[in-house]
Amino acid sequence: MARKKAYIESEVIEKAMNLFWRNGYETTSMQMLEKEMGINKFSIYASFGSKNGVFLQSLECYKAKLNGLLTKLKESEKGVTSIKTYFYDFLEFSKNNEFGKGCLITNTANEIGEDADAEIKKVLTDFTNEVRDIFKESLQIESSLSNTSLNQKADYLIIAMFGLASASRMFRPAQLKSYIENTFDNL
Amino acid sequence: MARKKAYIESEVIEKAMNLFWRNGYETTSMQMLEKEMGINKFSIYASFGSKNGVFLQSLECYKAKLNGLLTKLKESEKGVTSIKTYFYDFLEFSKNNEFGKGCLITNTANEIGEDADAEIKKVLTDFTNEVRDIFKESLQIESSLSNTSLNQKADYLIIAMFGLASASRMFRPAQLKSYIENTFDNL
DNA sequence: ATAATATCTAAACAATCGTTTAGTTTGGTT
DNA sequence: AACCAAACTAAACGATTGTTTAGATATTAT
Repeated sequence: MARKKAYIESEVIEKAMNLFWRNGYETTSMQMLEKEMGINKFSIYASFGSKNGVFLQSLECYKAKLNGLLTKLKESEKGVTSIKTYFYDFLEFSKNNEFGKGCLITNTANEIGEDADAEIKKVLTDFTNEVRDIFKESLQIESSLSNTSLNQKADYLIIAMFGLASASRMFRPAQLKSYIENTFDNL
Repeated sequence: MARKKAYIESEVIEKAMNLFWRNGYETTSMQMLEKEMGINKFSIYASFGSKNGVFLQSLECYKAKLNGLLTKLKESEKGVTSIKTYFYDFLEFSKNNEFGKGCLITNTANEIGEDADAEIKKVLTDFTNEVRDIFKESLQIESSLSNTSLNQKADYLIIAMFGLASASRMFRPAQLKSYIENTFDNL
């Protein structure tokens, strides 16, 4: 019937994701995306509809990458130790130094204003809640804990995770390690 | 000699600061600044030189506001309890809910990329180090602690503070409170 | 009152933003 | 081999970006 696409969408989206991850949403322009993705503006719009569309797909791509770590957590034995391992896995996942890339999710959450795109906001809150639930499930061991103190622990850990992800942009690995150790010291 | 300025620079900068705080650096345009500051572009450039100049002054303005809390911490008695109070003071200072304003410093740190303005980056790292030193001084009580474990505690607390400030954009007050309590539970 | 001078308004600057359109090239189907 | 439709290139779109300039206005000192 017709000509064949010269690129694979999942491949060019990964490149776009890395650009957004490095520079944020606003700073990243269509011109930069063209260059990094290696395809023309026309093709970008044909495949993803808009800059916002590219970004939403990039968020999905990022989530998919994190999903590996989350699956590992879900499949490991219940208890805080597994969550602590997840924290370290995350650090390993997003190699960091001063003003490194950090985490695309928290970067975005901290960049956007109140009147930002609703769909983007939903992705962020949904994902955060999802991880919180996984933490909660991991904490759910038969022995102990009332429901309220379980929720409190989950709240503590999801905010600690969010904070670590944010902080991974500015702080050195040794400092971040120190943070994780203290976080789990007396849990 | 000449005409008198129709505005007070410190007053219009505070308005600019609130705009940056709410929307971030990139999203905030000169047009928005004109409207919010209530003065013409010409006047903005006459007083502050550039958009970047307005932003740098806005950061100074924000820091000055935080300085009240920091002075209180420095003047209160040494120990973790005073730092915990500072955490709560900060929460009170930046009233928060889902996608609230959070903290201008951490918002900026999470928004900018590696090749952002060097002067801005310096303000962020300098301020972070400054707060870390205040924490360290507050932890320095005669009784205890090797220098290395003192540094580790300071690292832990400054990252916890950074994380709390970031998280204050997405999480509810009750969750943030839960985070603070757990952070200081066994310190 | 007049002259001097800093501050104002308002328009324009080139550059870039995200997006669209017109025209050419390509490749599979008949 | 001829045709058709999808994917390409490249140019242009209007709008907005940050910044500058020219000219009118206002205030102070003489």
